[in-house]
Amino acid sequence: MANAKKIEDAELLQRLSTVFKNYGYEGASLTIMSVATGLKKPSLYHRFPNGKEQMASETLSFIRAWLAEHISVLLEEELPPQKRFANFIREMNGLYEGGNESCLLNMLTLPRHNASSLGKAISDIMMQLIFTLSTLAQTAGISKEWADHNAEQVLIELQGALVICRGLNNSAPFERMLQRLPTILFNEH
Amino acid sequence: MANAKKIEDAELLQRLSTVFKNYGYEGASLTIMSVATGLKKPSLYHRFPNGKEQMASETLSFIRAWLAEHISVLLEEELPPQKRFANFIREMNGLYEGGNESCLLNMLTLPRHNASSLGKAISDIMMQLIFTLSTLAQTAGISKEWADHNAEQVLIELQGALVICRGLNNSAPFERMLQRLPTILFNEH
DNA sequence: GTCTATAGTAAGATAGAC
DNA sequence: GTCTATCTTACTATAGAC
Repeated sequence: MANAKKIEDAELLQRLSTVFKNYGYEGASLTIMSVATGLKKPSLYHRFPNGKEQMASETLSFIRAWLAEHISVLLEEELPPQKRFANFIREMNGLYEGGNESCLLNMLTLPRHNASSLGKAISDIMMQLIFTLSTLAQTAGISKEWADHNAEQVLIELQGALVICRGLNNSAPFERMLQRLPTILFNEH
Repeated sequence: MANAKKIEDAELLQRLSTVFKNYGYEGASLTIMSVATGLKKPSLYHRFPNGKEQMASETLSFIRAWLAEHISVLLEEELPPQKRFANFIREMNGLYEGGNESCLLNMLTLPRHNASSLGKAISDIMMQLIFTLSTLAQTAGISKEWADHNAEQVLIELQGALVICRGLNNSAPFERMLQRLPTILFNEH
């Protein structure tokens, strides 16, 4: 006790996540992150000794944990697959604030062939999402081939809609995309 | 005559385009652009007096002109709509090198609510693409409502697939996406 | 754990010669 | 039109006090 109050890790990473989503890796300066978190730069280095790269890395881990808690659990619920996917869509709508927020997995991308640990984390999260969605589709009776294909398409639509919404400064494409997602995941032609 | 050779504008913008696609706006430093173009920084400022923002702006104009020449012309050809869309897909496959290149419209995005001229240019290009694709779909007999919806979805799939391919460091999702594009554009349920 | 103060570096941008 | 050399600023990062 006695010393200055420690900001909760979750709150800290939540705020860093917002900065990275809005500014990207290169655009997220320590000054911006200092303002966003209320911590001065030396305090940020106290929490993240390896600096900016560690801030990004831990932010990605934070998001991965959030997804594991809110998304992967969908597989275990005692609900019909279509209901579970409706819950997934609701979670995505909240995570991206109805299309008004960008995705970390896109904004934290570094130049190609940059063998940073961030790249592997991003790739891992994407593969985990595809695996989860494919499993859900297979639970609904979709063949493995189609389930894999459809799960990939769901992720593509999510990411693409966020790019378009940011470009057009209009969240309507995201809302329309969410509408058609169930048809996409459970499609078998 | 006599003075040092001037690099062609098209070649210059082509190389800047590659840098912006790979590094994004913030990540594209003048040093990187100097190396990529073979021009020292003062020479870049001679061509672009307003600096980096003008480089990005003119690069977007360059891409817009390229699209107008290679894409919008698809509307005028004397070919059945499906053939024209196949040509569009071929052009997109080349533009993004089979899924191995990112899209300028995504990589040049600045923080939200940044009222730069770049934002309007990106928005204009996206709307032009949607308009062109919707017109093509309507030529094939699709209703205006569905044509608009499908055109937007085509753009979403293109952008989303590029994000996923970069994240997974694998171009296969882009190839699969191109396969299903015709079904998407000419779909009326 | 957080801070003030500061180092060291790389960024965007210019002056002026050729 | 391009260059060498330089300016100013902003960035990432640290030292050391509280």
